[in-house]
Amino acid sequence: MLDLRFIRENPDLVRKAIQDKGDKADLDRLLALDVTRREIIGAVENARAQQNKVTQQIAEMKKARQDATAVIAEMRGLSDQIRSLDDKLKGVEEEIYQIQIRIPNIPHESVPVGDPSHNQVVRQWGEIPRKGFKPLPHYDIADRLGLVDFGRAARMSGASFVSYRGLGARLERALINFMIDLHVSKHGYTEVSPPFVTKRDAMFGTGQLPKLEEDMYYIPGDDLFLIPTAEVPVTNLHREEILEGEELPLLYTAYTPCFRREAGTYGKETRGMVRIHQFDKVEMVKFVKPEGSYDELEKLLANAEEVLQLLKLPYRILCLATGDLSFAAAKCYDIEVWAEGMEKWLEVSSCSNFADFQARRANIRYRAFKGAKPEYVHTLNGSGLALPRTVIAIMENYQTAEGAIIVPEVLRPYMGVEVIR
RNA sequence: GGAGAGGUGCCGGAGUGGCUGAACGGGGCGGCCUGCUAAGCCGUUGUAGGGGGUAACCCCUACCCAGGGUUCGAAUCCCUGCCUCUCCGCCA
Repeated sequence: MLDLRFIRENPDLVRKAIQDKGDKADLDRLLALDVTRREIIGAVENARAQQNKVTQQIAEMKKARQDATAVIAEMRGLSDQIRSLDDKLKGVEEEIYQIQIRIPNIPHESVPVGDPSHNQVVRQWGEIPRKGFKPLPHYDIADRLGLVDFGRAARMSGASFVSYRGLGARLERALINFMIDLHVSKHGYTEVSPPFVTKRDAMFGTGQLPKLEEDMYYIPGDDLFLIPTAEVPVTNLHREEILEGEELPLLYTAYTPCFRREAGTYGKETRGMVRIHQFDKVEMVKFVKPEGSYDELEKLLANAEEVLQLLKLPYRILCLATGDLSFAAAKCYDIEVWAEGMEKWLEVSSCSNFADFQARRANIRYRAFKGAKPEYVHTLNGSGLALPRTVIAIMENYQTAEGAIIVPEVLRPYMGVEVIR
């Protein structure tokens, strides 16, 4: 969320951001309402000042045992007037708020402007393997080796759910442990294991609500949402808090399942497990001081890249254009891994800097030094990594002509085997 | 799920309708003093919104978990929600 005063003082900047992101928040309406708002505030506060003065008089009259009924009767009119002004103000502020919370974050100046075709490939790592045979897509390999059960999962939960099995399940677990261990012991993150459901407030804080309500699983009886990413519970760890400057940056990593309804995406990549309703992910979340947040983004990206480097999976980095940036992000890099069987780049990570956008929504602040005025922190997060597509890449890139899968070296201690056959 | 208690400033903790933006204590900050010294004394110490001033700053309004209500007037009374604690039940 952007600050109202900032919007008022930088309307052109905000308008450009809305345009560049392909959003359609009604900025002009907001600016007009803002003027009205301040007019009403002037009136209502004058009336209140008057009311306070007379109230004081009544108290004094009562103390002096004087009759105050006439004054009290007069005050009734003023009280009604205040009430009606208040109602009007509330209406205006509510409308302002509804627009304000739908205004997207402003892209950083380094972000390419335009639709997704303007996404920039920043770099590529690793060689795309050229096998001497026709590589199979992961669903065929997984099916043949009994690693993933598509049919039974669909029977109990519906389409686009999967159930891992045997060494498939083990591979999933191995990857989670490998990633968390890496981020904790080498990159300095603290492991957390947060709730997998959260309240509306938390979803609002990270920007999932109000725009993405349709994309989330919802539990009406308890007004809870299943998390679509660990970003939500982990970022909300510090909601409504004032952190100390010296404890920043705070780095967290968490494994959670992620639940996404993927409403409206049926027909897209439905085969296999490129897009499923429940998937595992290891996430990294940072709370940092504003001045260093873009450096922190580069480090975050490097931390995610290292997972793929250690797994020896080729990937490329995209700097997303404004039109592809999410609502809350100021800048975002996507990491896409090469999947040899599908012959496709698959997104396995998004590393974003949200600047103070989430912090303002979730009210996460810090004091630069003792006694300093609290300021909003900057929040960042990135997948490190999403599991199913990483699994896909391993299955497809490490497959042999005989239909087996070589286990990447770094995973062997976690897997206990060198080859899945 | 049932029964009860409670949510006040940086912290502890008063306050049951007007004199309370909030006693008292602690902490922080500033100053003073000082051979009883990890002591004493004095002062100060929230946030947001609106308006005014070149500015240091000043004025007004709001905020005692949140949202409603009663009232001329609410931290104080009523309702709802959220959260915490205790006991019982159930349970991985």
